[in-house]
Amino acid sequence: MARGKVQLKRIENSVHRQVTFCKRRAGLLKKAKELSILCDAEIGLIIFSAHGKIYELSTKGSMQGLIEKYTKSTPHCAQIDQGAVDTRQTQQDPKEEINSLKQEIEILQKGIRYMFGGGSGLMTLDELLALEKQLEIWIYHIRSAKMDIMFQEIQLLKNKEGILKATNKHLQDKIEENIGYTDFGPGSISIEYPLTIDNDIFQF
Amino acid sequence: MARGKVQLKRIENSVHRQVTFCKRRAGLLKKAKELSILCDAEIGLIIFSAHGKIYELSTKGSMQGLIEKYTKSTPHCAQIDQGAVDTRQTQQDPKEEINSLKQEIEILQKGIRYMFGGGSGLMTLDELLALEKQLEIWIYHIRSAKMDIMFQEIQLLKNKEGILKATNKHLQDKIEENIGYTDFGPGSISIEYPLTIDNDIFQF
DNA sequence: ATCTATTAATAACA
DNA sequence: TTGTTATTAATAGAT
Repeated sequence: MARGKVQLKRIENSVHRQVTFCKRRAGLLKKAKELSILCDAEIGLIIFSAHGKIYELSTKGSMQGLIEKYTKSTPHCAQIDQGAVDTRQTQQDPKEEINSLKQEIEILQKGIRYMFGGGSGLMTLDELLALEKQLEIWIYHIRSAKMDIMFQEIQLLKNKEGILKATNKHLQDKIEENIGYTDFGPGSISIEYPLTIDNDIFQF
Repeated sequence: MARGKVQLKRIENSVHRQVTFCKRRAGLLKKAKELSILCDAEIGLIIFSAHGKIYELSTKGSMQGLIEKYTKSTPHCAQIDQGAVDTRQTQQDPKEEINSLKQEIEILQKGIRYMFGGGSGLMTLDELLALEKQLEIWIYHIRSAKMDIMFQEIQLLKNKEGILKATNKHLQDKIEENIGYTDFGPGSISIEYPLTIDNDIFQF
């Protein structure tokens, strides 16, 4: 794609080959990242240079996780739905963050294996302690998320209650007005206030 | 690269996203092949679509071979025992079991994504409840595994204690014997019993 | 799928 | 390796 068409065969000039490898490798990694972001795909890319040097990319989790997913999916074709995107921007300190995430993932993966394997003595005491801690943090987050959702629902109900109360008031006023005009006499069709459902159980 | 610049973020329109995925996937695979041929590199590329469908390419040999080469070359990764997954026998109804396992996995995956995504409202209340329950079961297993390990250690220590006590007794007997022969007189080099480390803190 | 106006990638060169 | 530039290749939007 530049000053001259390219033949689809090994570049014999080693300098040209090295330069092209460098540039196209960068291009390929970029394209893979773009595809992952644009289309919400999970991609793993491993490149061994002719001299054995490794270049890799794995969008979303670690390469290990992706490989596991791949090896699991390939023999049985058990497809697992991957809906949501990783919403972090992950650009604080790439290397450090990647390492800590890999560690975190590894503990969780080992934990999952442990669980699914029926707990057959695969983990050390330290690893179990780390996993337990991680899970407690996790449960804490889940509980606070649950609270958030419930609180939102309560707010919604309270709003509804307010609207219903106002509506009732309005209707009652109208009825009273009608009573005034038609002179049915007081109390004949009066409606008890309030008509709203009592949801005090949600009050904190 | 065409009628309009593209923003580097998830394409929200699902039709556009699907079309773009199709086209760019083809482009990426082509580029990977070209790089491999032009520069004599070995490349593995795995693409999971958002819906879990797999597309792959491996130049030179199988993907399995490439993955093995990769895992061997990467010192970071503690290799994962592929054999130990799900040792439950429970061959009641394969299809049903597979489905329930898939569901379980899906909740866990969603949970992991939820955690790693910072808890940005991706799960429903029901899903959070299910995940919480799962995690509690998990923690329960971990705690009992911890207890098992600690108990084993205690047994080990007790055994050691027994051996040490016996050894001490034996040594003391010998010394007393020597005293009898050499007639140093009683108590001159007597050794206090016991010499073992007290580990009563481990007694239940 | 196919077409085509544009953008993006990159081969050659420095 | 990195940067520049002339070209080719990829592809977004339309059909």
